[in-house]
Amino acid sequence: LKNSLPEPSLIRLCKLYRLLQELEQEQIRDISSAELSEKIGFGSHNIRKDISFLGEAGHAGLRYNATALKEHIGFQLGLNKSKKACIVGLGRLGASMINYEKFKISGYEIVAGFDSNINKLETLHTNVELFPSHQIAEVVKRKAIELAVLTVPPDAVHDVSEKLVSGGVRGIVNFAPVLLTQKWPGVFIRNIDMIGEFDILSAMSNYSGDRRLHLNGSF
Amino acid sequence: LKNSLPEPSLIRLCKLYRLLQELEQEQIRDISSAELSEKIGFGSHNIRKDISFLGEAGHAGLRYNATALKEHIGFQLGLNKSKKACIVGLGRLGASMINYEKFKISGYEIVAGFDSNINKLETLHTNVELFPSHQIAEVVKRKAIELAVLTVPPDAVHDVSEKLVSGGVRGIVNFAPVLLTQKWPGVFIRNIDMIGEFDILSAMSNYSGDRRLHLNGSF
DNA sequence: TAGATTGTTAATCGATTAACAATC
DNA sequence: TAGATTGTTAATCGATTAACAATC
Repeated sequence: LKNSLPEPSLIRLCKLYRLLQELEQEQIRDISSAELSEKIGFGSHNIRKDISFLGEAGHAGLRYNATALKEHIGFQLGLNKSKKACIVGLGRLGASMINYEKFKISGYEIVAGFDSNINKLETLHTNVELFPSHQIAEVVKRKAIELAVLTVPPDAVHDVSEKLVSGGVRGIVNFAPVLLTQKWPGVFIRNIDMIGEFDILSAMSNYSGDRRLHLNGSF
Repeated sequence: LKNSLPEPSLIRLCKLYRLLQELEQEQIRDISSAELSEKIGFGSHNIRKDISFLGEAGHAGLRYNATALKEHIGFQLGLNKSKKACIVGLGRLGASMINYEKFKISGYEIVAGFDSNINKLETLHTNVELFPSHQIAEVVKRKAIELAVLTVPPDAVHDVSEKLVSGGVRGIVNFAPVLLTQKWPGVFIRNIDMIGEFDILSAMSNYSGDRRLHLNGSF
């Protein structure tokens, strides 16, 4: 790798990877950056630039081979390797995720669910192994779990995150309605907030209605 | 408003608004940009700059009044007005959202749920009014619904979005595992994708492990 | 070959950071 | 007043877009 990879490029490349996976299933063999642009919504310049951060993936003058490009991106970003994940907090949202089939076929295997309420562990219908929350660190370490989804109440976020990190987790998707701002070396966080998404949509709508917002391609 | 508002600033201001709301509940009266910076994780320069896009909110030399600043941002971004929303697709994920209490106290009222399966409409336990999906456009218009959450299967996304837009919706949060790339004038879209979040975390972890990623403050 | 398309360099554009004058 | 802090201008930094040489 010659250069470092900007975060926006990394995110676009992840999306491109999944698009190529779909195209592969549709038996599409080769595709140009212009055609990819049309399907994914960012410019063909942008796509070629992003791809080139990972080194040459095609041959100048030829179109991309869909499978080869997918494999190339997947290998460079580590998306080709299957990873283990867990769900922490088995309320309605957590329970709706623990049996979500798409994880497995996308290379993410949910191997554990946690809740502090023993009752929930006994009543929840799932094939995933369930544990009380005080075992998080131990189980994460033993099963080599790399990723976690947080669907706990706001006041549990801090404590649960510490346990996950001490168990060796590498990434957390936080769905709890509180920003997880704490940082640990080598641990990445994505905060997803429903209210926040509504806020952003409201603000954009409010601004655009007034023609005051400088709209760009990303939304 | 003198200038247009960059999208990153808009998003940060939304988060700042919710932080200030919390601080208000903790009886905090005044706060400096440096203190806000510590709590929210972006630089104090950045915070003052973002705020100044909305016009003066405090007085030079004095700290911000938490309540006044919250009201100011809320008014400018339209976050002070309560808005109506709906949930489309009442599978496990949709069902987990329809009774989520935090929406109401944050100014978003869920006034309708939709599903194409009549059975689901009859068996789901909720106080929210439920309708079959073919009534989306009519109900959205009649109830003046501005926002929608999409928790339908991938192949229903396109059709359902058209109905929502024709009913007059202004924003869509798409949780379906497919990118909603179509654009309509004055309608804003936020795509949330669990697999995508895992992909981003995996890629970041993969890169940072190699010290190849240029890390910046945003994660 | 001629037309098409990639990979990459250069130019533009925009956002963040730094610095500081104005203010209390 | 002196110290602190905002609002804003200027400087830096980084990402996107444009252009094109290299290649098939």
